[in-house]
Amino acid sequence: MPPSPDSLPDVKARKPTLRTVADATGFAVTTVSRALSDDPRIAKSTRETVAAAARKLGYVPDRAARRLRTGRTQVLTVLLNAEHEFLGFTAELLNGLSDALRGTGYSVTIVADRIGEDRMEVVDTILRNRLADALFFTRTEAFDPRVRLLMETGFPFVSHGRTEFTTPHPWVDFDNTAFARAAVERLIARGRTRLSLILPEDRFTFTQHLRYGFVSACREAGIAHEIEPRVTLDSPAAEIAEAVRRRRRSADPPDGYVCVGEVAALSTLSALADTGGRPGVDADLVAKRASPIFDMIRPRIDTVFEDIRATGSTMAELALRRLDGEDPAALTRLFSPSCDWQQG
Amino acid sequence: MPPSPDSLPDVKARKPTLRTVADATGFAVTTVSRALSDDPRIAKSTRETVAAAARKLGYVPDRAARRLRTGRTQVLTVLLNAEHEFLGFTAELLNGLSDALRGTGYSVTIVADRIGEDRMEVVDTILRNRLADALFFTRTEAFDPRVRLLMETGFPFVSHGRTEFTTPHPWVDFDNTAFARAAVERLIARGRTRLSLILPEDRFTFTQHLRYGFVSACREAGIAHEIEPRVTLDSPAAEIAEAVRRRRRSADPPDGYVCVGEVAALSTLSALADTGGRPGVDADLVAKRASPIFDMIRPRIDTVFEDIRATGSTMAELALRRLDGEDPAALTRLFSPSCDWQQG
DNA sequence: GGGTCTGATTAAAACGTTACAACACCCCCG
DNA sequence: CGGGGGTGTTGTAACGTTTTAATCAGACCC
Repeated sequence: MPPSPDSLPDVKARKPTLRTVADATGFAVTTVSRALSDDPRIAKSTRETVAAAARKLGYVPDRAARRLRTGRTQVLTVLLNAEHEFLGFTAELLNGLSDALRGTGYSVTIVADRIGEDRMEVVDTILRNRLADALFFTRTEAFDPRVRLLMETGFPFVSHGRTEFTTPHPWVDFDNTAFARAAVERLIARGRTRLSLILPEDRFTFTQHLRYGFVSACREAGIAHEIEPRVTLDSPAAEIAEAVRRRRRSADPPDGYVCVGEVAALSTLSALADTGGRPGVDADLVAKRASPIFDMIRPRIDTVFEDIRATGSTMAELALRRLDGEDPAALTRLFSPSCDWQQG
Repeated sequence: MPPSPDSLPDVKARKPTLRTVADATGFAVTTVSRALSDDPRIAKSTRETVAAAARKLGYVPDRAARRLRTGRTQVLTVLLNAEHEFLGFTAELLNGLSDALRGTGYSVTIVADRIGEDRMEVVDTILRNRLADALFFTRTEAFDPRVRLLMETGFPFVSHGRTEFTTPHPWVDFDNTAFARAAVERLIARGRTRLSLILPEDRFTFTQHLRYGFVSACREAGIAHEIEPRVTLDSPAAEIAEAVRRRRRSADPPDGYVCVGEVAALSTLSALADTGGRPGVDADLVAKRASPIFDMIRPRIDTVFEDIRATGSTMAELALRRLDGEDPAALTRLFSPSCDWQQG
């Protein structure tokens, strides 16, 4: 039977509270509370009785009440970038996070992290108003002001990407130096002699890692290389394509491209096509990917996989351990690239 | 000065509460509470004094306390699909939602909605434990059990996609019938004579809309058409590609493909390439897209844009109006396709 | 001068939980 | 027999709101 259109949720059977369980078992509310949190001060037998009754009654603690009392929110918040170098980044990261958090009682909230605006403001409100127990964010900077503030206030967080602060903090990262080196080696192995790279903005830590891997691998091999000066990884796809086209039409164009992400790779491929270049013939690409999209691109190109879903799960796991009081210095995880070279 | 590694957040200056504002203004807590909610029972002058003091002190109401007292959570929850036909679906939708919700005091939480498992269970826990004030979800079915349950209990929600229930409810949808018709017309205009379509699973409402638009447009034009029987839109990309390849190698293969999403379109393109077909020459595609990815695919193909970010904002807006008590029957919005045909 | 009415404010209770301090009770020791 | 130390349990008070019912000062009326 459909409800009247504007009715609010019914208050069917009243939700069971500690009180309900206490009345059912004959113990006091305090005892029930302690029993359910497995407090050793409560007799083993009592704990079992209470647990059984709670299960039978379908008791589940009220988040608001607990939060009001303890100050802990049971909420973990992700600062969400509008754009990313990977197409499915957000979906993968969030799925990874919620996989790892399922059944823990923590919930994930998202808050938009517009790059144009002050990145600190949103962190600030979360801290001031105690809106979460921990924070996750990506695109970490070498001396990220968010990290600085969070460390100063002792607020738990896990960053995607390292920093250069001396105080340790939890992070999860991908070995972008290893990726860049592997990409360079692969392109050299395919006979390429002039390599090109489009970097993210300088302030991000992973920019430095990428640059180091790319430049040092090229130098060691004594091979010509260049970093595209006109655009960054976050430039609009059309601008990236335009920059690559321009360079293709000038003297000594590159014949090997290291692409840090799907958007850059597709833009480069389109620029190649627009200037009459054939991938695999006139130039080669190695792209970092996070989705299966390159399985569908012809001709197939060499890729290196960054597992964003695993990144998400790991970030969640580290956050939980941080909230459990573990030493932050131990809560780090570096993912290695897994290469996927095409034959021939 | 860095804190000891395992310290929890400092309790610096205590957060201002109603009490703080009351003491500062000389009014009682109740008065302050009422004044801040602009209760007409409070004198205008008092309201102004209190508002000024609250602003100066940086008072912001405690979510947990308010939630405990009122039962309203100030939380809107999105049921998140792991996969989607669009690459950037999740990111776009969430950004749209949080755009529209910024400054409203509502926060967005996400919860994974694994297709393999019981879709109802997660809704059930949200209802039972009052974990949110409203729900958003996608991939709506014709007689979606979630919609049924939510309508029965009067719980606010906005679905992405319509249903066939007679009781009205808030929804946002894309006109997939119009999309399919437009795609068919476009392919016919390019001289194609045998059209093919890959549909989502039957249970989704939009499957019926797509089928109707496709079939009726083809019939009206008296043109040969088929619906790929072996795979659905949600089949793994590799299977979709394999199905298209198989069909390409059999008798009378299609020369026009209507692709309901980026994954299907790229899979079809790859299958075309693998079987020696050239898009634009041996066959044409019209793809529904939500990201700029097709700007980078060569040769360029015809696309129809579904604005997922606007979908997200609209869903949020409708939810707020629903929570405001507006008539659900009025809270619907159908987005029209915007076609983007290539020249020639 | 007593009664009713209106407008503005307030005290007290409640939401469901956890922390603190206290309380019984029993056993054992001097 | 008085006291010390467990062990297990409990009443009370808070956390910061909103709601219900009450209070209070005037004003107005007869």
